[in-house]
Amino acid sequence: MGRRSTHTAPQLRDLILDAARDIIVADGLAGLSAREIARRVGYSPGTIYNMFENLDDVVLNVEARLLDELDARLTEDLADTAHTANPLLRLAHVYLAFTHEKPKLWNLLFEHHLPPGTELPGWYQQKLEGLMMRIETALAPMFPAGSEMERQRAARVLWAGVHGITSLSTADKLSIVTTEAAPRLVDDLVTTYMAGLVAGRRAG
Amino acid sequence: MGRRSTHTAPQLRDLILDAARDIIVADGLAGLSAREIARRVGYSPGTIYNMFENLDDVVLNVEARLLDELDARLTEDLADTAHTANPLLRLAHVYLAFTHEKPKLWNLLFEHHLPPGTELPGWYQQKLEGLMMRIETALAPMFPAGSEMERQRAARVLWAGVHGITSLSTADKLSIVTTEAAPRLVDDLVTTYMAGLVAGRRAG
DNA sequence: GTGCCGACCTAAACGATGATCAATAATCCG
DNA sequence: CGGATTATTGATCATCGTTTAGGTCGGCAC
Repeated sequence: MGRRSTHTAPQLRDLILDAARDIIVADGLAGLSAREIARRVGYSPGTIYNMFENLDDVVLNVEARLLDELDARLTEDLADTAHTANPLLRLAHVYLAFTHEKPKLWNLLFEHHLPPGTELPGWYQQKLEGLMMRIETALAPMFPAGSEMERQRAARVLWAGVHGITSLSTADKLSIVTTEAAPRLVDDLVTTYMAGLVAGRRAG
Repeated sequence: MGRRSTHTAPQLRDLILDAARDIIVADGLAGLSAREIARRVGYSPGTIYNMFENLDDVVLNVEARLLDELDARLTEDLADTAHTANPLLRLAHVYLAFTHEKPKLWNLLFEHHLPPGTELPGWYQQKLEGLMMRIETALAPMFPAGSEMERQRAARVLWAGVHGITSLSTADKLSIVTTEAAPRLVDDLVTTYMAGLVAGRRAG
């Protein structure tokens, strides 16, 4: 069959990514297959390999969109002028809420591994760093100038900690850490850790 | 072909689990297949389905052994009388060291998901609870009687936090959180969080 | 308007996977 | 020793990711 030109190449890319996203939202990474994507977009499996290098490439692009979506959500929330609460807590809760909207989609970020030997693309790492920066700036008031190392470390600890809680709660792999308990755990982590930072400052 | 009786059923189960473990250590969950296990143990793929319900069942049993192994390591370390340091820090570091010995094997615990609708077996959840209990008892001196809820929550926060750090560092999915930085982050998390607990106590 | 070319798209194919099951052969037991 | 039992297998089915030859359509040159 020859060209259809019912869709331009970028449109087709978007269609494929939309379909992949839908499948993962519903059935997780396990439910994703080139043939199922093709079925949904009404093209043959081969066409997907015309637009993307392979399935990993498709998945990586779905992940990229997801990270952008989270980033947009965070900016949106921070623009809200009515943020009287601790900005760090706010950040953590928006993050948590986002991850629980589509748990299987969010899990994708951590259950998908590239074949050994291949590195994450640079643009991917940069997206992650951008999110880290948000935490670092929210932490800025708590650190004196010159202690950038400590602030960076604190940001990473908090990011990893919140990730750990969400990861375990969405995977059901920590008994009693149910979805409803997760927000409370995140609260506990952030407030207690921050209290520890302040206490450590006093102690020198 | 008829029975061979070169191995008893339990022996064969162990052989299969050993082979599966070896494959995952080397190539991760992605490298595991019934046929590859069969190749290594010198039986046909069908035999695996004679001893186990399916591949998920095999994986679940590999996970069980791994949890037992960690538990044994922790007991072994706690029995060491020369533990002058904070027991919680000790716990965290033994855990961290264990997870980094065979990163792909450890990742198995979190990248392996049962098909939707199926629950984790009860004995699996109990193993997890047993590990949680270790943290809770290590936390006991820091909590007054009657605050079991708070202590339980703190234990879960710490467990999830340490898991988050190890998970992100072994998956390379957090820029700059390299393997070598992980112990420092775990230190930071545990000590700062504990400082926060003490400070919170004083503040009421 | 016509002809050709190149880009698009597909069908078919390959090797692999998880899982099932009838057939078979070795062991066990009477 | 012989019949029943049971472990083991090989063939089979549906599915997967990926590659590729080849057909067909859109668009450009004339």
